[in-house]
This record gives sequence, structure tokens and C-alpha cells, in this order.
Amino acid sequence: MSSDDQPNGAEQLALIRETVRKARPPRAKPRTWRDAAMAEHLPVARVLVNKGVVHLDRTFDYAVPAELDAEARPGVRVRVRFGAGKGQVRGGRREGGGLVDGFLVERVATSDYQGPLAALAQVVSPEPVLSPALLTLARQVAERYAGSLADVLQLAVPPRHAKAEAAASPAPPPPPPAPEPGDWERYPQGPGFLAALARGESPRAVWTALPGPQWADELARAVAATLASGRGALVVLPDGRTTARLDAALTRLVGPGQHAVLTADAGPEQRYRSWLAVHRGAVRAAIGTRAAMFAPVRDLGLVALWEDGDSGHSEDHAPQPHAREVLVLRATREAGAEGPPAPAFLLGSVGCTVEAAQLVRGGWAHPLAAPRDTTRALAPRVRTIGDTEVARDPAARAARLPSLAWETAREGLRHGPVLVQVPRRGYAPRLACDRCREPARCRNCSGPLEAPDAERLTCGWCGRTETDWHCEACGGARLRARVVGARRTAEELGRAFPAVPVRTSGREQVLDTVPGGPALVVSTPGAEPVADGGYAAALLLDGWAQLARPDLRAEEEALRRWLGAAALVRGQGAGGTVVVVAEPTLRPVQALVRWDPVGHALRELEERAERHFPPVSRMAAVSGPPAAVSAFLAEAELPPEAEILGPVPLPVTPPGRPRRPGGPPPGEQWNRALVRVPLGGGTRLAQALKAARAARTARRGAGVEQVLVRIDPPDIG
DNA sequence: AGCACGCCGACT
DNA sequence: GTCGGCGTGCTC
Repeated sequence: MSSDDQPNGAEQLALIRETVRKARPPRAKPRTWRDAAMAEHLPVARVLVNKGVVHLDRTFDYAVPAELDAEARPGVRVRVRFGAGKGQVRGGRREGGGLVDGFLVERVATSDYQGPLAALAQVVSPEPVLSPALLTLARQVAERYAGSLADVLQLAVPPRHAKAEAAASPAPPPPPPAPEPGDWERYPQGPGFLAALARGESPRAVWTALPGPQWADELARAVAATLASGRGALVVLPDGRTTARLDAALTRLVGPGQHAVLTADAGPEQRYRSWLAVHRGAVRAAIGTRAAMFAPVRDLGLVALWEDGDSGHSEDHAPQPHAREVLVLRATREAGAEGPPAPAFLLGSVGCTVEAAQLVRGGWAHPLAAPRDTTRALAPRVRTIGDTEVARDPAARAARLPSLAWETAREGLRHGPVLVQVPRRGYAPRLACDRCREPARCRNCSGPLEAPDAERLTCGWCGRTETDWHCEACGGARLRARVVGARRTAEELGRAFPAVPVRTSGREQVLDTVPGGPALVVSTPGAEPVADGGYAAALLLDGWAQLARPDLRAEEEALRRWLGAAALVRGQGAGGTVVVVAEPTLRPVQALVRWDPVGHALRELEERAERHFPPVSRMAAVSGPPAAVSAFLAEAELPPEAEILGPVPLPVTPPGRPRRPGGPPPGEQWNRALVRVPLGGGTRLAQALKAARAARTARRGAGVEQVLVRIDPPDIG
């Protein structure tokens, strides 16, 4: 930074002071540093200013007062005066600009800034929360997602809590011994993977987990093996329930003192306390939900992710990074880069996302899967039944069960609990004619008709209520069965099986576990309780509803949800049976029957490659008022290989309906364009979009409407 | 985002 | 002359 012919920092500051004295009337001198002594060594602080909506992605230089010299170390939280007004006097004596929070990133000898430097107003706390490694990661994530560094830091560094900070952190416990392989023996490469972790190596694997509850213990062993090598470990899980299971397994294996649990529901104080324990190195392992993806684990030796297909891994705050992508960044170090060696990587899931398949296909990670016959023995028997079949038994008909499902439930209840998975209400796809399957459209605007409740029929675009629908194609008057919620399904099943207790688990009330006795357990996807000893059977109802969603990921998602439920059922050796009510010829249905999630993901990956869809390309969505989207695309200096799809109108949020994240405000017509580039051009695309948006933000106010930019949009149909 | 600066028209 | 409109640009 400094060159030989420049004055040293202290001299430069003195010069600046002189200049200012001459240039401005004495009363206008910024009060903060008038006559104040500055730090002698490295008197300039580079500060990353955290100013709300403003996207200031650069540091600003401040002078370090002598009395803050000791505390003003890189990484600490500071407060500085920031804002327009060149030191003008307001209210008699105040310096221009308000106090804003920031991070001190670096101490340097000189500043390139030509004007007078303001002084650091305050070192909020001496805790250097923004370590160089965390700053580097945050910069990478901001770059990957076309977001601002300030936004990412807000996700990566939890809010300070003074009481939690005041408490001293203990020294870390001695590392545990390397664990036995345990259930990893079921995978040919399992024990070797564990041994490599224990030796301090950094293997990368995509692990197709066998059905059953052992995954938590297996993840715990991977953590323990990494700890045994003297390194730290990080595991990100999709929700609090799975985090609690790993917490219990890890505590069983290595005791309570080796890891911290980072979850949002712990409350701000506990959350910051746990985060600090990780940051200070008082614990070497961290587990938790998506915010933990940034956890500043010391000497990171392993990053692991459980169930990367779960939507819980997608951060919903800007720039909406995905835990899998962030952990891939953490496990990747460019050749020749400085710093510690990259950690090992473990992505575990019962199913297989297209992105996970790509990590293997591209050679970045190795597959870690059980032999075919092991999988077959441990997975339940899966049978399919088309949804046109209707049961003979009147009780089954009343419960809308095909006879095979009815028989399976009756048989299963003799041996234990039976799980019934029903799609969430409101998850309903477009309604269709019951006779010819023509989608039901609004007579007003041709939008898709929806059934917000059992009584009404409304348009998903314009919100108009339809009272007398008839099929445009065949004149039919009946709509295809709308999705019935978990509660009503439970009532109907209760009448069909009067002697059996019925329990429900859904969004409002999620059951964690159920006992091993006969019971019907009705659950929405993702809320399935674990049954003691495993379910005897499972019925996966209304498969058509999961498959009919107009989304690129509908099939993958349906398979993931079915596998998630089926993995809680006893293996077919123990009589476990699953019935999926869906068209048997469909690909995800067949993948479930064969229990072949990887094959399904690979096939899907091939199709995405043919169609140049993610993850084989990198995509970004630009949405906003139509004129703004068009202008934005015209202004943006996109890379030459970029391809623009659309823009197309987005569905209008009907008045009174809550606004979807990233969607238009109620009643407003928005457009959305997709921009895609071949893999490898992602960084250039993100840079171009970020620059274009920054330019637009600068012109805001003058009637320049803003657009939303989202990298890796989750819903592309 | 704020907030000041600046360059044009109507007023005391 | 000078007050103030908001369009433009900067914030260490």
C-alpha cells in the first residue's frame, strides 16, 4: 500500500490536519479528532461500514485515536461517523454523519483517501469476531450470489450480546479417540472415509444414506474422527429436529463438551454464546441449521451437510445463499492459495439431488453408497397403485383409499404404526378436469384455478372467484380431487379404522416420535415423526398432487419426500411395506420402487444438460416492474455467452393474499427474466448483475424502479 | 438511504 | 440580489 515517497501514517495525518486547518474555519473542524493524539503505529483503520440498505461494498479509512490503539484490532466491531456532509457543524457542535456500525478489517500505515480522515468513534467490543477466514468466506459468498458483503456479514456474524461476551470461555477439551466405524461398515468405503478423516486427510464424498435412523450416529462418527485428527468439524442440518438427533448422537459418542449447537430458536443470548464458544476455539465442532454454514470453526477439518434437498438449507435473507454451495466453497481452495488446507466434505442424504449427482459426475466428490443388496434388504418393499383404482370396501372408499392401500394399512396395523403421508393443503397444483385432465383455467384471465379452501374456487392470477366452472375441453363439471389436508384425512381414516388411534403431525404441530404400537400417523411431508422400531407400513397418498406442480424440480422433490417417509419404515426383511398412490409408469415412482435415488438424479442431470438448465448452467432471475426488468437487461453488460430467457409475466399476487418472497406486491404486474451462462461463467454473470444493480440503485429516487436479482432461483418451471 | 451542493426561475 | 426548487453525487 505505502510507497517509499509517501509520508508515514502519523506524518500524513498531521499533514491532513494542517490542510484542514487552513482549508476550513476553525469552528468547522471535526470535533472528534481536533487535537486528539492518533495511534503511532498503523494509524489508519480500514472499516467495513454496515449502513442498512446501502450497498457499500468497500472499506472506508478512519484514523485510529491513540486511546483506541490497543483495542482497534482487525475483526472488531466499531462505530464510526458516516454520511454526507464534510465535517459541517450541526446543532452547534456535532460532526456530520451519524454513528453507524462497522467492522474493522485491517490496520494500515497510510490511506489513499485525499480528504481528512475522521476518527473511529468507538470500539464496540475487543472481540475480533470477523476473522480473516470468515471475511474471505463472506467475500466469496457475496461474489457467488451477486450480493453485498454487508448482507452476507449480517448472516455470518450473529448480533452481539454483551453478557454472553463477558463470560470467559473454557479451554477446549482434549480430542476424543478415533471412533470405531460402527454402522459405516455397511458401506464399502465407509471405514476408509472415517480413517482418512482421523489421519487428517480431506476426502470429499456424496453419501447415499441407507434408510433408517443410523445416519445421526454415522455423522457423529465422522465428526469424532475429524476431532481425533486435531481438527474441527461443522455439520449443517435442515431443521431443529434433525439437529437435535445429531446432538444426541454426538453426545452419546464423545460426551457433551466437544460441540456447540447453533440454532436460531435458542434465542439471541444463547445463540451468541454458542457462536462465541466456536469462534474462541472453546469447542472444536459445531452443528446446526443453515446459519451455522458460516460457523467460524477453528482448523476446520470437515464440512458436512445432511439432506441437501431440503428447502430449509436455502437462506431466505439476501443474497439467499444455499448451505450446500457455501460448504462447497469452504471445502474448495484454489490451487496455490494461501492459508490452511481445505477441509473434507461430506454430503449425506437418503435421496440424491441433481446438484449432488453433479459433484460426483464432475469428479469433485466420490460416491459413498451401500451395495445394492444391502440397500434392498434395508429398504421397505414399495408397491404402487394408480390413483384411478377405487376400493370395493365402502369404508376404504370413504377414506379415499385404493384397495391395495387399504389392505396394506390393515395388515401393517397388526404389526405396528402405519404412516400416512398427505401433501400439504395449499400445496395443491393446478386443478384439472376430473374427466379429461384439462387444466382448469380462469374465464377472466386464463390463470390457473386454485381451491384455497373446500368451498371456494379462485384464480391464482387475478383472484376472481369462480362459481360455475365447466371444462373448456369436454364440458365436464367436476374437478379432480383437490388435496385434502392432514386433519380431514385423519378424521376419515379414524372412521375407517375405528379401533386404532390416529395421530397427526403437520405444520402447526410436529410430532418428534411415536411409540411402536399400532396407530395411524397422518403427516405432511417433512413432518413425519420417527416411529419406535420403525413403521410397519406407509401410505403415500395423492402422489399426483406432488408431481403435477409446474416446477423443474417437482419430480425430484416428490421422490425426495417419498424416500424421506419410506426411510422411516422397517426394511422389507422385517415386513416393512410402502404403497405409493401414483401412476406406476412415472420415473420418480419407478425410482422409489427400485430405491434408486442416484440413478434418478443422474438421469435428471442428463436432461438438464441437454436443456442447458441448472446445475449444468448457472442461472439468475431478474424480476420487477416490466419496464424496469427490460431496462435493467439492456443496461447490464452481461457476458457474451449469457442467454436471456423471457421476460415473462409473473403471476399476480391476488389482493389480500400474503406476498410471496421475491414476488410482486399484491395487485402489481411483474415480469421475470432468466439469465443463464454455461458453468464457469457464474462469477462473471454475478459480477455483471451486481454492477448493473449498483448502477440502478445509485439512480434510485429519480423514478428509477428497482429490480430483484436472485442467483440460483429455486422455482424455475 | 440521507444529505449537501448546485444551477435555474420568482420573489422582496 | 437572494430564496428555494429538486436533480446529482458522495459518504473516510
